Amino acid sequence: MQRSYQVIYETLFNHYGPQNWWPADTPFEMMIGSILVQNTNWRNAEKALTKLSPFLEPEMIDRLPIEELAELIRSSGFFNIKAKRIKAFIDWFKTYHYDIEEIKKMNRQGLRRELLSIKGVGKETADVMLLYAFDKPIFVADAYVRRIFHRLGYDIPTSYDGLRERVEERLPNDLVLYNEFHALLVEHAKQFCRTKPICDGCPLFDSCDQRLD
DNA sequence: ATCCGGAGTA
DNA sequence: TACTCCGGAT
Repeated sequence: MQRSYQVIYETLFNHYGPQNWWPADTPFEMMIGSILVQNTNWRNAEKALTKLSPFLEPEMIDRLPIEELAELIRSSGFFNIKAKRIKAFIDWFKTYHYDIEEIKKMNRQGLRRELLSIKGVGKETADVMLLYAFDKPIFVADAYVRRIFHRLGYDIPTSYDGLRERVEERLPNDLVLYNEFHALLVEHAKQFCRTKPICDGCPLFDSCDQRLD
């Protein structure tokens, strides 16, 4: 039986409580983190972020030789590619003089298009940046989210934007809501709805078709 | 030894 | 659609 997205949100919120993801530390750290976490879990990305922490200023990363950058972020995996991607992102950021407030003045669509033009920033990474660094309400429709909704029994669009728009059509356009909802879904995917799901004690058990693929 | 991980590009 | 990249967990 398919419940509304709103009910799923409320159930997760009641179980896990507010996640308070944003200003994790700084918007800049969030942007770098969104690249480091590609094809990895947050644990590995966080290790890289810790090693990188003495250099977590746009100017410092800009000056850092790409080989040194790659070595610092080794623990996140795919470090050569990610070093290149971080550099490409910094190059774009520099054209706005590293001024986040200035970038925030852009509308959601326009900023999304710009982010997508950066080599190494795809839809998911762009949306994480939009939501958690640039305060734009957007639903991040990543692999965790897709897995959870699929198992719940939702008939979901196959494309990334299809799923994103489907959810956005059914929820109020609210920054805090999208911020919390995605954080809750990630937490749920880590605690219960893993690759190999742990259905015992799952807060969504009653709303779930329990398809174990 | 194998598989997974909040993908991205051509 | 296929190809890519690499550390950590099991």
